[in-house]
Amino acid sequence: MLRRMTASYAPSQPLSAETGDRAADELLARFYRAMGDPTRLHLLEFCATEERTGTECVAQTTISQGRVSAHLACLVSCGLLAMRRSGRFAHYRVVDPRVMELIALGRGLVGDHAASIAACATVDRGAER
Amino acid sequence: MLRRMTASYAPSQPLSAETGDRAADELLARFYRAMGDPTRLHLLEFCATEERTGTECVAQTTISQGRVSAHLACLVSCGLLAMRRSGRFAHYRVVDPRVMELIALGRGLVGDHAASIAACATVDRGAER
DNA sequence: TCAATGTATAGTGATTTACGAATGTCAGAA
DNA sequence: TTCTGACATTCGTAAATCACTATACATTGA
Repeated sequence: MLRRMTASYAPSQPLSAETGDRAADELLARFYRAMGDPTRLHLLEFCATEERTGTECVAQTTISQGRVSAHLACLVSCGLLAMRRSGRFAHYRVVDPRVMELIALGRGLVGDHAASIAACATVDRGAER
Repeated sequence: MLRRMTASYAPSQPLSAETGDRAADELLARFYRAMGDPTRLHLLEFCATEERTGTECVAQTTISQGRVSAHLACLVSCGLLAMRRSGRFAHYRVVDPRVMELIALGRGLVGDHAASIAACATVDRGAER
């Protein structure tokens, strides 16, 4: 069932040359970028088991409240986190099981390539920080 | 077996508070960032079914050869692509099935949140380009 | 209504990272 | 050996994205 959009064109050039898949790839890339920040990953894990308020999330990190708020908003719009409002509180939680599957798969692959990932200059956030 | 590097520091606190998991989250984030570029995703898909040479990969994109080479190197170091050298040719291919699982999961999630992902300002590559 | 608390949104740097172009390296062909 | 083709690497530039500080908004309780 994967790569169906590709097949849809298929009559001639079945390959995802440029046409349509361009937009799909851009969206998918954005989605992975949403997971591509250590703070957001930390927040995802923090909200994986229980519902957490924004304030609790801020306490889990070392960055400013405003930045945490933006990170949480990003996770919500990208479908990684669900938000429920209750008065002046915002409650966040991972509800879609696929999110933790993604993290589990990622962890597995990272475990097998830790050294070279750390050495990859292309995705380098200051080497270690 | 996951989060072992963490263990090296943290003999006590198992929770991903701040201490050790920091490093693990950073690595995992790097990994997702490797998938967070439309060109790299396109190359991954292109190398999913068959082995492809660098030149073939370049032909699949609209960017320069040098940039494609760097993208491929990134995918290889992050464990997303395998590379085999044969004379002056480099052959690339996705060998780990978990990679396509990651993409399938991502596609699923993206399909359910396309609009809001496109609107997320945090992971904005020029909004649309 | 006013103050306090929880969240969200500017405005402003600093860092990351994609890009093209030019250049370097190495293997096979001439 | 010299030339050619396939890859890899370096450099400067522009755009994306992080973070902080300050401020706005919204809801609750005095």
